[in-house]
Amino acid sequence: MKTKDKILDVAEVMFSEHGITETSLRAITQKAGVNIAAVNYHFGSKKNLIQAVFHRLLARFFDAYFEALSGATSVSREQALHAAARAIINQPDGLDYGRRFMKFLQAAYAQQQAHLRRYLQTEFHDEYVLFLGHLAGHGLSKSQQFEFFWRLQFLLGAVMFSISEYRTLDAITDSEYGLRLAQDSLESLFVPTALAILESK
Amino acid sequence: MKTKDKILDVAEVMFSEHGITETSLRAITQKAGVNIAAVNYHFGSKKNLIQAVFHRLLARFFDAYFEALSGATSVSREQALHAAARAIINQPDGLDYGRRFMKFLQAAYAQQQAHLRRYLQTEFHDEYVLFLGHLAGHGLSKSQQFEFFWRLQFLLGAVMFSISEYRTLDAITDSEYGLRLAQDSLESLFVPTALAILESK
DNA sequence: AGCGAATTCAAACGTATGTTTGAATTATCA
DNA sequence: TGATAATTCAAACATACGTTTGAATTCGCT
Repeated sequence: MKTKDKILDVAEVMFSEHGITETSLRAITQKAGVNIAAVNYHFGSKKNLIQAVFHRLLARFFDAYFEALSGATSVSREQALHAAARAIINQPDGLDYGRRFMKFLQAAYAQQQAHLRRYLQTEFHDEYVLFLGHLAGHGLSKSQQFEFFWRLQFLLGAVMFSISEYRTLDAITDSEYGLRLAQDSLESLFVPTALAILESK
Repeated sequence: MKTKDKILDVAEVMFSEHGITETSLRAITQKAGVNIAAVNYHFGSKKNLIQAVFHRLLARFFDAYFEALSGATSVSREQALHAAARAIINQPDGLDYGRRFMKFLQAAYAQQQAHLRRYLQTEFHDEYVLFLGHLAGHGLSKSQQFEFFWRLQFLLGAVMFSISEYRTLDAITDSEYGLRLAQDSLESLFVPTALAILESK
């Protein structure tokens, strides 16, 4: 495999698993079996590498999301939530991708990586707007949009945290209650809860 | 003010505002106007300082929480949610404390500070168990406890994220919709949504 | 095969980190 | 006041970081 892709793969795992700031280029390149100078040769800087990892995670999500909608003309909120849930949960490698994606998002928010928010809104502007449109619905008043915005943050926080901590939580429920959450159960617990967050009361 | 408290105050703000790993002892001590060696003199190490900050944040939350319940004998889930919301939102310094607390929690989870989770469950064991008991209710079956556990993670994620990002989100809605969320509105949006997360479907 | 570009490599650069030291200063209290 | 303990301080320690360098190696193509 190409050096560039080896670096991307290892960086995605390590950034997600141990945090962005906490992961050194030396640790990444050592695990990937490449020279440390390769990072600056292929990506220019650590910041650019972070963006490249983010780009791949985002592209995979939006690809799977629009694929799951398979060109439906008008998309209901519930359809959108199901498609998003599947894009995160039902991937070839199970929840591993979703966990990394959510861990990365969480780390990005917690570690003041503002450049990543800018990156999302410029490089994936169209996908981002479409996706939000599906969730928001149409013909909302200003104050309804305002409330929806806040509920969306509740939802985003709930998803980021529970998915990114999936392994820990799964281990806890297994030892505590002898029960574990299957992938399809996760989806059928998640979608109604998400709807409730966006529409309660 | 004592050097030890100056360090604690500045560390709490900077850890929350810029992340734990990203905040150096030099930056803290410089802002606090004390010598850098004072950290290791008063706290022993950076890790101990992190725990001390966490301790103070937790103590303040639980104090305000049980104060808000003011010795009620049996506590309903809704009462508990109101008390928790007030403990975070209605503090003398407004949302500043809650924001820092949630930012710190979020950073702790994202940055693999496992020692902090251990710290909570040992140093605040009794408060922690009581608080969870109020939210969980009684007489739940194994599978109900299991589902409650997951819903609680949704709720925790929603709260951590929306409160910790309050300033950013408030600025966005202000410029986007010309609307801002008052503290009491936040509580009356939050409690029903929290109930919905725990009880939907 | 042989040339030019692309890539890899060991080594070093400058800077920043948490921690430690031992002397200087300040506070405590008989 | 004077001795003892607590605290502060400038300086250095060892280590780790992202980045850069220039030579060595590999690759792509005629």
